Amino acid sequence: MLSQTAEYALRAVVTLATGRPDPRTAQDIAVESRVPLDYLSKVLNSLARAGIVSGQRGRGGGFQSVRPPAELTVLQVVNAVDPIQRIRTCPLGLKQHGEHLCPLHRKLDDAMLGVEEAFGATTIESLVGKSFCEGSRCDVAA
Amino acid sequence: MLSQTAEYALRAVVTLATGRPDPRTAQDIAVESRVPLDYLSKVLNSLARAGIVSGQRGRGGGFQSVRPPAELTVLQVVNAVDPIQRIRTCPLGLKQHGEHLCPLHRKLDDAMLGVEEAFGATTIESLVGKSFCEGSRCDVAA
DNA sequence: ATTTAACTGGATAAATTTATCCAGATATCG
DNA sequence: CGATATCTGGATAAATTTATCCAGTTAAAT
Repeated sequence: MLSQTAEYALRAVVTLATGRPDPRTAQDIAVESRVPLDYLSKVLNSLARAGIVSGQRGRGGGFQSVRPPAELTVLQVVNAVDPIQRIRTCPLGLKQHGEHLCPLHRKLDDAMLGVEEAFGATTIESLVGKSFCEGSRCDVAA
Repeated sequence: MLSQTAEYALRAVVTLATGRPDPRTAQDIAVESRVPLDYLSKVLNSLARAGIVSGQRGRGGGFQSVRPPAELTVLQVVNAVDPIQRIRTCPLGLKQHGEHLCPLHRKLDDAMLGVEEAFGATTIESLVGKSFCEGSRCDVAA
């Protein structure tokens, strides 16, 4: 339902919001969020281009969140790498007229809207506690 | 967000629920729902294996909905071809413990749950009026 | 029986997404 | 300045999804 890329982007952003605010290296983020490093690089790049994170090169460099986690939503992150696709026009080849969709696509778009709203209402800050199950019950018996 | 395959399956089922209950040929459904015929064949096949439609071969054959549209939901159709993926275990490689997800995945799964519920509550019957925008405002100026 | 209509399903190709490799640019440290 | 760490980004490969082709089977009509 959500692309792998979006999942990775969210993990990266949550990782950045967790712990120290120093620039974190892509390598570091990759390990903590269990994302293949080279792929993560691309994702971080997209996030940087979208103005969500900033990357600093050279020794001591890394990535930082541009805005505080309380001001960043899941929706913004997802949309930066793999936008939620609302259904705005009839997906059939038909010439359509504005916002009026048939019942099927109206329903499907309503579902998308629901997701969009849920994501828009969720800040990254609200996701930082025990970010990736470490220590929580999700990680017992490791 | 929803795969093309699921979209096609829904169009097919809605088409079947619309108009005459005679078996409708795949060709016929393909035209009406604007889905490439050969791909639609596969999709109808999946739906048949899932017990949602039944296909009859030979002259005069075609596809029929097995159950009445009032007893078939969007969720059932979607799950037949491309199941909604709930997040049941931590997507990171971590050994996890049962139903406890970290905040991020808890939120993401909540969104999936919302979609699942919305789809589960929507019958195909409720989607049949002016199924594909024909005649409705969605199709003006064609 | 023959013809014709229609589903079934295997093989394959095109497109997209995901993943990997690695050279180049840039910044810091000594 | 030289060495090292790190992001940037192009090229390419692997995997998955979507699409196409077409031969085979089944059933009805004549």
